[in-house]
Amino acid sequence: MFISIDFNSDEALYMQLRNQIIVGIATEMLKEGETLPSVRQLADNIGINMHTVNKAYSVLRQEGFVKLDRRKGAVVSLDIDKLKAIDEMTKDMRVVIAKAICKDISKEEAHMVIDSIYAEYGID
Amino acid sequence: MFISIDFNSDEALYMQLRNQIIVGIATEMLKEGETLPSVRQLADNIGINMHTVNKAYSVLRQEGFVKLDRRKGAVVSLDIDKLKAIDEMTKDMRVVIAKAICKDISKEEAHMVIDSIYAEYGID
DNA sequence: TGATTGTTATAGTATATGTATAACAGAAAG
DNA sequence: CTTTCTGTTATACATATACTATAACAATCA
Repeated sequence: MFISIDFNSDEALYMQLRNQIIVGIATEMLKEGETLPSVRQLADNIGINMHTVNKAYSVLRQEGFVKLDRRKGAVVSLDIDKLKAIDEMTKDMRVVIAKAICKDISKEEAHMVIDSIYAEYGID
Repeated sequence: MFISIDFNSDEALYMQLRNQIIVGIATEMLKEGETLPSVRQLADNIGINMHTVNKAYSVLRQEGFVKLDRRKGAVVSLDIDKLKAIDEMTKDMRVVIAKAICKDISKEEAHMVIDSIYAEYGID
């Protein structure tokens, strides 16, 4: 697996998990229709509790990244509502951009940051 | 004051405070050299505890937005290290962009989101 | 002197996080 | 049918974080 958990991080374990799975989907290491490890399996693999993995999966389902199936487990399934996604992205970025402006980062420089991250994920 | 706290939010009070002050600086409602209300005064004004405001101020100082002076109080004072700021911005945006890619948001659309937020803050 | 500043200390409550067990219903495979 | 695997749910406990409540301190300034 591509998951690596930092137990010393101040970020909650289930959020680290959720974030890395989202990055996994973005980079196409995880593709639509693919099945994630079962909560017990992944928990055992990482060395954390089942419920922590379950919470990450629940969040991912609620955010429209996976569907949970009692027989198959967690399946990557993207629920795409673009207007909603853009609205959410705007909310997520407001404080980040405010910080940037305080630190004298121009709109053009912000664009460059965006581009570099898209490039990290293999998009140019 | 321009501060409005949502007690039903899942976001910590001191983080709401910290975020709104950063936005205040970005929009130039708060300018370099200006003094923020004292921790007791602002706490009283909002209806929260002194320590909560103090924590917000401490975070803002640690992040280089204000300096704390025993006589004057908290003074807006931007410590600008652009390389560090860009690095931090990149970190803040990684998961946001991963989410965006999953939701089929293109680089160009991300640029537009950036631009709209800069516009919100009066920059075009 | 008296009021105000940030700072520090202590203590209590509430919530969030993570763990530990356990059990359940549905589905798949033997 | 039995076994084994899913996600799901329930309970309980420990720990950390967030927030509040008082209180006191040194430094500053009117």
